[in-house]
Amino acid sequence: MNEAPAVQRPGLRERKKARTRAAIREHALRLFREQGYDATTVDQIAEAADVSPSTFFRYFPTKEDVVLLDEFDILAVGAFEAQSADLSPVAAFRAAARSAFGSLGADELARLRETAELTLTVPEIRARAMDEFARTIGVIAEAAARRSGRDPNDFAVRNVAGAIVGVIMAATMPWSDWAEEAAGSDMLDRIDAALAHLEAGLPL
Amino acid sequence: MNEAPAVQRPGLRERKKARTRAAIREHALRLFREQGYDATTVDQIAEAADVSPSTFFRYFPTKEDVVLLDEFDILAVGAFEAQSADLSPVAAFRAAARSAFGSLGADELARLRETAELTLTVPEIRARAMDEFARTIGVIAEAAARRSGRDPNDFAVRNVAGAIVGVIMAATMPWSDWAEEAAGSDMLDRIDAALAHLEAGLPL
DNA sequence: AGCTAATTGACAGTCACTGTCATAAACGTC
DNA sequence: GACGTTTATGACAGTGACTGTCAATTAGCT
Repeated sequence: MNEAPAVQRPGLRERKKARTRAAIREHALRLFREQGYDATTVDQIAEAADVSPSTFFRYFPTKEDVVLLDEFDILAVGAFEAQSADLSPVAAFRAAARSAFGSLGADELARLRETAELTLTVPEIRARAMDEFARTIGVIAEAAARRSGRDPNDFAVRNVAGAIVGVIMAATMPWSDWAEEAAGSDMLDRIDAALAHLEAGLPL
Repeated sequence: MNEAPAVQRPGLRERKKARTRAAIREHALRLFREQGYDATTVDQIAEAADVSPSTFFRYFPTKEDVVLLDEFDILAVGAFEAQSADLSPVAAFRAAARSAFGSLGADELARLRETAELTLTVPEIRARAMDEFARTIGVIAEAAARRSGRDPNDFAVRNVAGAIVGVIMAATMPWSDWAEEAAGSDMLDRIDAALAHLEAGLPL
């Protein structure tokens, strides 16, 4: 499937694909913003993006996946493994998160916030995002295992990863009246504070 | 599985309702076991339980909700608040979980395991369960706040709750080759070990 | 027995999602 | 430029979860 093309080729086909994908996502997010998630049908998105409904599902397996395109954990994991080995896993992850967030451009940050908003708001997407969180535990555990030279299936390693994801969940989830307060403070700052708190041993 | 049996009124109507509900859930779980979750349609469940498909949705808003009937966290929260106040939140929750699990009968434990199995196996249900986990964070946070006399919206309180849920997730989620090993060891023991590890400060 | 409110079933409809098949565009090759 | 191959696409039909409405039955109360 690869190898054949020259080392560097934008590829006309892939450029069209990327453009189609971007168009679908863009119009979808716009429609979600304008009419709400549930009120927007896949057919509407397809029509707005000027593709057939079939094509929509070729680019995104489900309607929710238009929103759930994190790719961010990969970024974080890379930074995670780059941290010095004498840091505790939680401290290393915290530093990695700061670094990864810092490397994002303003537009990427904006999109991240918009998708995060939808992720936390729409129950359907939120549920799926949790599943992604579970997957993220595995990714973090693997990285932590590589960093410490332990087995990726080691119970303690997975437990640390679970705790990390857990406090991130707690820091990003909207709560009753907390929601407005959360909108004020910065999500990334809250994540950092949560990791710091975990790092300190969760003192009350 | 005793509702409010004889406060003053069993209520013939409510007894029928409870029986219908139980019949639907029972047949649904059996069919899931026999044919798998996806291969089982709501119509099949309805027919097996001898009700109309409409009635199914009157008892369970979604197909997934047949499985997702935890009610357990309520039990745990009760035990949680009963723990002595000098224990750390994590230690108190751990003791509460042990106590709550211990109070379950053999049949309740069996159903708990069966639903847990489905919850961890079927992606659709697993995602929803994660949403339940998020809700559980809130419940635990409220209980912890009451126990320590703090604000339920306190950041640290919520963070502790998040960490607890996180390690429970890590301990119960099936991973690649871990799955078989997990099937061997006891889920409740793993949860207890995870809480102990968190209580000890997540040493690697 | 008679009245009221709840429970139910039948029915039609929406929408996410899947599969198949034919067309057309893009790629590599001569 | 003509050729086969691969790939993206659209039209279409179908499944199944879920929603709404309406009429018939049934429990509950007087």
